[in-house]
Amino acid sequence: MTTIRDVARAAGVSIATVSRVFNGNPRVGEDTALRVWDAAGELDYWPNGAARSLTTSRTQTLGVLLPDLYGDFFSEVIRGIDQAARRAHFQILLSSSHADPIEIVAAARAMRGRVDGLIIMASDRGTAEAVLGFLGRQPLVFLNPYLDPDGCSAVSIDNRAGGRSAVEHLIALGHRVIATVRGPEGNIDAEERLGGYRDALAGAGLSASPQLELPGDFTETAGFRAVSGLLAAVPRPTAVFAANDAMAAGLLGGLRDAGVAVPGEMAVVGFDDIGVARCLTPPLTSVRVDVCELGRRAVQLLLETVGPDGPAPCRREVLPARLVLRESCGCRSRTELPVLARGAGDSGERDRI
Amino acid sequence: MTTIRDVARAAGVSIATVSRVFNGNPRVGEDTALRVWDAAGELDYWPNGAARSLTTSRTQTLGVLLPDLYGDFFSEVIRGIDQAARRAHFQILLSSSHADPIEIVAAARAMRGRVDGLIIMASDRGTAEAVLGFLGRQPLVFLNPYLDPDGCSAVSIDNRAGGRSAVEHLIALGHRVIATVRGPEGNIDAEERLGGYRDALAGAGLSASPQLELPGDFTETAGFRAVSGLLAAVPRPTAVFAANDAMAAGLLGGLRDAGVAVPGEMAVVGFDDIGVARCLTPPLTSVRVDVCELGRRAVQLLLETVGPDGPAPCRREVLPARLVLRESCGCRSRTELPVLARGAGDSGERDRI
DNA sequence: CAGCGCTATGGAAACGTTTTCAGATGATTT
DNA sequence: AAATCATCTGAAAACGTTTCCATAGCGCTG
Repeated sequence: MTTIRDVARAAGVSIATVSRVFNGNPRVGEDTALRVWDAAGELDYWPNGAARSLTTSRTQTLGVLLPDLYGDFFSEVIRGIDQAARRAHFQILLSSSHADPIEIVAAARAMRGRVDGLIIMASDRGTAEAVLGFLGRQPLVFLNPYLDPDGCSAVSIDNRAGGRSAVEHLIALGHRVIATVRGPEGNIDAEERLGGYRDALAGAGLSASPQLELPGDFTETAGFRAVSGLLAAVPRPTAVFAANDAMAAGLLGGLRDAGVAVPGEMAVVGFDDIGVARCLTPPLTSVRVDVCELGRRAVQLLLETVGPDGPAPCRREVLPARLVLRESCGCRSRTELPVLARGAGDSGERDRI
Repeated sequence: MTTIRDVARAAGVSIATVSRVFNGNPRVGEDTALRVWDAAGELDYWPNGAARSLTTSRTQTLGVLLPDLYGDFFSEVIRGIDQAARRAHFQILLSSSHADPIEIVAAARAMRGRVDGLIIMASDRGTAEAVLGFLGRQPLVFLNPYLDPDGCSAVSIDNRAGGRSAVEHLIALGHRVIATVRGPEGNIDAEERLGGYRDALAGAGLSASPQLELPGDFTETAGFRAVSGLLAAVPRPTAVFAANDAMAAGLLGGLRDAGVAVPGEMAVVGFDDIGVARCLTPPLTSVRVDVCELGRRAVQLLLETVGPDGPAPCRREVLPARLVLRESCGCRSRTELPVLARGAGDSGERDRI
């Protein structure tokens, strides 16, 4: 690997000058700079990142710790993070599959000296606090923490309000027995969405019941499996709120196989508004969340505290979740819709606005 | 930030000893090691990664360059990469949205000194070769290159065979006019799948036609939009092969809205076999690809060349693509299937085996 | 022409590690 | 008691940069 010294020798200058050229320092003669660029090009030289960050103690890199990488949700978060990061000329050091605080802390340690700050998604309750105890000193931003952590920024999704609005909509449509398919035990998003479901029921004076809260794990299969429990409940529910769209899709598949009409016999609402939601039969009513934006905001917050202006005060942001109405909830019958607009034209974007 | 010197002072030893302790060097007295661990714990010390890689010239990090991060495909690739990497105690430095070779090379340069090797996904034809010209010296693995690049490993998906098997199946079912919805212009996967489509037609003595090759860009919306072209073609096709499942889902949605029965009036086959494929109506026949494995293999190949055994000879791997039959192609009618097995039980996994 | 300020450049000291080499200590052998 | 040896530890030299400080050259001003 060629070093700055090789380039200096080839260009007949000192290493200080080469360094200046590569850092855009204007106090270098034009012809000298040209000679340096030539030599560097010839030797295929580029400054060594590790050495550079050792002296400057800046890395142009953000560490990202996620509990998992499976599914649309994480992929969108990363996409948002990457977008915002590359705009600021930062790179991303990624590590996932961190179940508990101990693993997170270990991974964060391993990143020491390689990152300027950390974005940590703590999907289980209490994780953020535990992690913060160990990692308190460095700049970090939490994604979707259970509570507002002290002394650091966080950005989260208003899962609770989203869940509530979905179920309130079902109630407004006249449903009185409404089931839900839960997310994984201990998962914050899942618990918050469940909380929104319960809030809505309570708000309407409807009673919650364990047999209406079916277990799930955010996979399509869980949705499929939930159908039997759904149909076995007494009294039988007329609507169901799935904690995410993958499970809602599973529900639709399972209900179709079981011969239950949607929304006629069973209204279905999901959460996330994934791309294929409008391609399902019937098109899935879902709670839209801009997950990509979640990632972008996290980066933004982190860069604020990392930035040259010194650490900004920590902030807390909450992203809204909005109900997107389609046919699976029963509030719009398909025939009411202008057929042409849903055809091959721009209908695809219509409910995306 | 506390350094090795602080720990050495606190523990009353030299920095060499502290370094030995943290690297598991056995030639350190037990009580000394204990004192060092204590001091390190007290001061919350962990070795600085940048400094470490500067001396050892190893980073325990793999660079990953992708053209994009949108959709199931990339998210699965990254998941596979992350899985294999963390098993080998490597981290991932990620950078995406690289449209052309120039950007890729720039991003790769910026990673110099921070990674031990690179995994590059060059989704456009010719990109791999162009990149290789600039980055030839360092260890790298290509994902899905257009041609086998010289002098480096690559792993790819057998898109062509997958596309061919899908269309051959439709032909075997008696279809004679078969359309396709293409992926993005210039995209390798898209072109290969299209190639498979044409191979199958040619193999059966059927003629290809531009009006049967509808444009698309791998999004659901593209599938929706393709419906009008599909129905306008003369003679009207009785089957369509979509270059990915997102577009196939869009097709199903659009065909449903247009009142065209699937598979009765129009058989549909997709590619990727995403999770919701079996939740669509009708369940989507698709070509299964283990994208996660693609990522895992790439890491494996890269670690072979990076590893302590010195650079292994470069290898080329091709992952198979297998047709998964469901109802949208018309070869299985829903009523023929055992209803119970497709109910709430294990049916979800049935066609996943 | 002395003195001054400005610009372009070089020398050298950091940055925080790992690792080689040598030395100290104490135990064992002759 | 001297010699050998094994074990543990420390001093110091890398690794490839950035950046502070010094200085050489040069055109002005007075």
